[in-house]
Amino acid sequence: MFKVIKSEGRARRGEFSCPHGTAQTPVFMNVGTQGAIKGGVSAIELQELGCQIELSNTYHLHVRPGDDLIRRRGGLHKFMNWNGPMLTDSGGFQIFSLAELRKITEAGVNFNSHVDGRKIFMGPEESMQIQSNLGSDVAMAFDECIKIPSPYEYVDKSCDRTLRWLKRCVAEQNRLNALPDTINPGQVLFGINQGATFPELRVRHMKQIAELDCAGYAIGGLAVGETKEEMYDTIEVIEEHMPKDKPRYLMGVGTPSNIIEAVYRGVDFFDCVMPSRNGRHGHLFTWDGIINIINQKYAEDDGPLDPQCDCPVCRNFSRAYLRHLFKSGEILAMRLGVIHNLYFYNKLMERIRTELDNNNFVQFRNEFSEKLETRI
RNA sequence: GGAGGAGUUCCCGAGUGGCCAAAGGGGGCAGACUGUAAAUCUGUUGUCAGUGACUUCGGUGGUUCGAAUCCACCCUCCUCCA
Repeated sequence: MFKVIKSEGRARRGEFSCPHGTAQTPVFMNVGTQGAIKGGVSAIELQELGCQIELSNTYHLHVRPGDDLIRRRGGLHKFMNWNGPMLTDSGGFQIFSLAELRKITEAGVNFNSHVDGRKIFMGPEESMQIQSNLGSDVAMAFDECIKIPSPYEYVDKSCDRTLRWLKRCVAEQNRLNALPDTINPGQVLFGINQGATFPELRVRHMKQIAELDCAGYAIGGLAVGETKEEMYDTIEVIEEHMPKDKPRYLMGVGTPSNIIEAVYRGVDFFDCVMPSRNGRHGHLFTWDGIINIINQKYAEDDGPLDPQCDCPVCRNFSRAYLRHLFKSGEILAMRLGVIHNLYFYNKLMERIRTELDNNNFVQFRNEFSEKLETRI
């Protein structure tokens, strides 16, 4: 399933196998929440952008078009025509992001659908059933992504509830995988650590979920408002207690620099909406730093977006043209922005792997971690 | 020739005596975005200086303590009738 090929300090170079293929880690999972990369990029193009694992969302696909409908189409792989590894998020993040529209109980969460307001109940069992219907390779545990800051007492109780939910997820997935007509019986489960920025709660929770022997473990509830120092410190605290032979997934993170710093601290999997969302907004990542292509200074810049990038956008279009597309609100602007950013992220991960292979990652980190977040 | 209507800050457009440097859009400029309720959101947009001062609502004069707003004439545009 997962093996660490080599390591440099705490940073790990590994390989993750699942029913739909093998991914080299550290890996960035490209986010296609509703079975599509926002900005107009299809699964076919995702392959060309170097994507190894695609990520979709349980809650969104349950609301629309319905996971039962997708199951009848043969599962999400077939439906969206992505044949590689796929991870589905559980809906736990929506407890955080749709805070205005939901109520939590021990059984699960009542949402008012963000689409039409109708009542939707989702608990650990429902989340696993939906993810089973989608047929993803990795299902995420149904957790509560706790906002930061939150009172200690609340975080304490929430972590315990998330632990109980995880046990229910394990049981339900085992049951579903054993059914004769399950779409992807090889689906595995990743448990999710919570605890906000309280080290003792993080560690306690991590130890508890590690006992359940999940196929992988995620660090959730970060990059939700805390400082990056707090985030890095939290990762370091948890990392010691994460199983060495299981993949570690830092959920929802992050900037290129965040990723480098987290790999440095022993993380293997990432996902983030940043390359796609920011790409749609003209905020583009390059090997020299971040460009806001909408800025006037690029109006007559005939050079490529990133001279060091060989993506289709950088090979074919000028900064001046890209700026024009964004200023004009052309759909092509978003598409090209997203294509470049995803290519960049996937290339960044490839570079990180190469540096790890060559025992040169720490030097790479020292050179690029800050550079990649400067604005140019 | 007659009758009516209109000209507002980059654009469209509100405002009909003081609370107007002037609503609201658009455009411009900048910022934000981290398991996606986001092709979204925020700030700013006369000039100069930290309160404040100065110039501005087609033009010129006038009324008034005070005018984008009232009066006179002029210029331009639109509609209808001859």
